[in-house]
Amino acid sequence: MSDGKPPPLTPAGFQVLLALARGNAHGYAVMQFVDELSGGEIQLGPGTLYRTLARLVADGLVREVSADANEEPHDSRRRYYQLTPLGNRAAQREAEQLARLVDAADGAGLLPKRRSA
Amino acid sequence: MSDGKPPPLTPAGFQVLLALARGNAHGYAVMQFVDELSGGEIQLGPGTLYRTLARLVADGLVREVSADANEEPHDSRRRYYQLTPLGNRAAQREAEQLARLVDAADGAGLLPKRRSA
DNA sequence: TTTGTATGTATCCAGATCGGATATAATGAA
DNA sequence: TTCATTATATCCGATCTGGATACATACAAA
Repeated sequence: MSDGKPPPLTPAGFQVLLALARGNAHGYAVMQFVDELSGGEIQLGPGTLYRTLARLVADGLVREVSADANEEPHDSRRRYYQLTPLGNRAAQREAEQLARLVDAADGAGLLPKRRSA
Repeated sequence: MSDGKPPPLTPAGFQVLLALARGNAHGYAVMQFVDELSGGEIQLGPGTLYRTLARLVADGLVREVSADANEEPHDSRRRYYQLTPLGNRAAQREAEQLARLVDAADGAGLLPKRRSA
C-alpha cells in the first residue's frame, strides 16, 4: 500500500498539493496558480516547482496522468499530475494545521476583522 | 529607521512572531507555545529557535527586553523578547497570506466545515 | 519559409534553513 | 549533595529554496 501516514510537507509541497486539489494540472499551470493566489508574493520558480513535483511523486502524494482529453489543443509537452488519496490526506492535515495557525493569529489581533464573530 | 518593508519570513520566523504577538516571552516559553499550539506536531528545537530569534533581532523584527518584573521568581537565565512595530507588521502580512491559503484550501474542500457558508 | 516569442520541462549551483546532537549552566526539589 | 528540569547557545549534516541556464515545442507574424 502507498498508505499509512503521509510524510511531512514542505511549504512548496503544500502549495503544489493545494493547486492540484482544485483539479489535475500540469506544472506550468501550478506555477501560475501559486503566483496568482498569493497576488504575486509567492513564486515557485522552475527549480523548486519540478523538484517538488518529483519528490511528491516519489512519496506517493501525487501521480502523473495522461491529459484529461477535455483539454483543448493537446500540447505534447505538458505533463499532468493528480492528487493521490494519500496526497489528499496530507493536504488536509496541513490545511488544518495552517487553519489553527490563522486562528491563533486572529486571536492575537494580527488579522483585520476575521472570524472573530 | 528600522522601518520600510519587513524582510520575508521563514516558517520558523512566523511561529516565533506569532508566539510573541501574545505577549513578551523568553525563548523556552516560545518553544513550548509552538509545541502546544500545534498539538505537538511542530517542534522548533533549540537550534532553530535560538538561531531564528537571533536573526529576527538582527532584522529588527524583535528586540530583547528586561524581565517584565511581573514575572515571579526572576530566573536570571531567561532572556525576554518583544515584537517591534516592524515585526508586528511582518506578522500581519504573513498572517494574511496564510489566511488566503486557508481560504483556498477551504474552497478546494480540504477543510471539514469551515467558513463555507 | 523563417523568425521570434511564449510556453513547458528539466537540471545545476550557491546560499539559506532546518532538525538534532552536544555543551554549559542555573534552578529547585529530594 | 545529588539529580532532573529549565534555559541558552553552538555546531553539523541534510534538506529546501531561488535563480540561472538549457533545451525543446507551439504558435503567430512577417
